[in-house]
Amino acid sequence: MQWNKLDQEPCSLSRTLSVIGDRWTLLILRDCFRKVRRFDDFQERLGIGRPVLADRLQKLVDNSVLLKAAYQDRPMRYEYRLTQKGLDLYPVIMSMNCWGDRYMPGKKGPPHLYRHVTCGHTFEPVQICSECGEELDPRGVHVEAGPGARDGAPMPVVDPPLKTARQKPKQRLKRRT
Amino acid sequence: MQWNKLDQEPCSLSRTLSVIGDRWTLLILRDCFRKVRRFDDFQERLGIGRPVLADRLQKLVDNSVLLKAAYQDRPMRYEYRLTQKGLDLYPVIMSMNCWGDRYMPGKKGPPHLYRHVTCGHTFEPVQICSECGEELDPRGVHVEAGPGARDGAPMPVVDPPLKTARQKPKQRLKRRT
DNA sequence: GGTATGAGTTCTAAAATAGTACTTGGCCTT
DNA sequence: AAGGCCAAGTACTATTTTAGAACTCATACC
Repeated sequence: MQWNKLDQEPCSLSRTLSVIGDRWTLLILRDCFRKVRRFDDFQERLGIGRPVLADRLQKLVDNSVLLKAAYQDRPMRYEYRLTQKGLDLYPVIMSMNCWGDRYMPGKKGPPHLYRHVTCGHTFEPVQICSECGEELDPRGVHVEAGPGARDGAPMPVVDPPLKTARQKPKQRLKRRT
Repeated sequence: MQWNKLDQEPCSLSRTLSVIGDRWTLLILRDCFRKVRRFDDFQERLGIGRPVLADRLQKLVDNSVLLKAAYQDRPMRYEYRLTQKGLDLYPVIMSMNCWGDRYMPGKKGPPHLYRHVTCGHTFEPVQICSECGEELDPRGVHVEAGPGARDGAPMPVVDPPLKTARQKPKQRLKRRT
């Protein structure tokens, strides 16, 4: 499978990755959330190559994650701003950040702290169930086929039979740990 | 900047991306959460090239996101399982999934539904503040330098002065159901 | 006129990926 | 014992993507 077919998969993760799943896009978006808006500011802060940056910004605009807004005429100049669609990527960025804080904090601790202005505390993001409010645990979630399961589907959808699950072990499992 | 220097940045998002930020890794992890464990199963379900798959699995093991566990001897064979560190990536995957469900659902709706076994409902993940429990909004979060801000830092840290003028804050938006 | 600015585009070399074929250890069948 | 099969990789080539520097373009400023 090639990268450019990813958005056709019947899987929302694949489709999301087709928009933000390349090497640089999430770093660009992180800077967007920190109010970076202009080409040269992105370029300088990220150390990204200019051609790649141009390409990524264009793709984000094509996908309505960013929009290009003029901030002056005369030399006509544009800046890039998050749309609502882009703002809705905040949980993605925050959950990645949180994981990095937990598992790769460096010697002295996490590089950033996040303060919730409303309540005044530094916090971590926590992911909960929209229905009952309980914190989500992967073991407590069951994946089911949704209405769009076969929209155009070249891919197995939900937990198809794997050899792993079916085969009776030829040899006894050897535990080592 | 090259990709392989990303883990040195004083930013948890960069560091996280140095582990899971390439083309395939998140798709591999998605399948891990669906109980895929063996090389050929990953390869077949993802359509990924075998050399790339081997490389990614190895890197995930090196980073302790997966571990390799023998499931038989005799022909010695191993499978790949999520560690706790890997399981803790669940919010990342779920928040991406949720965004894809919202913005790229296809004609008939989202490809998958997620049922919370504990409460019995299909749900969306919601991200809240660990301190006050309120849903997070990017505009209500302030980023500050943390204790590890300058651990080895070649990069500007928090909101350095930009030429772009600040915007006056606008109205808060309400969460859509 | 000469230089500076911001936002790109062009170009080449290096790196990563796609896709196929081959290898390896051990079992199973004939 | 020979040949085939299986799972898990490696080796190798062709294509695509990225890194990095240099160049363009429109206007402003001195």
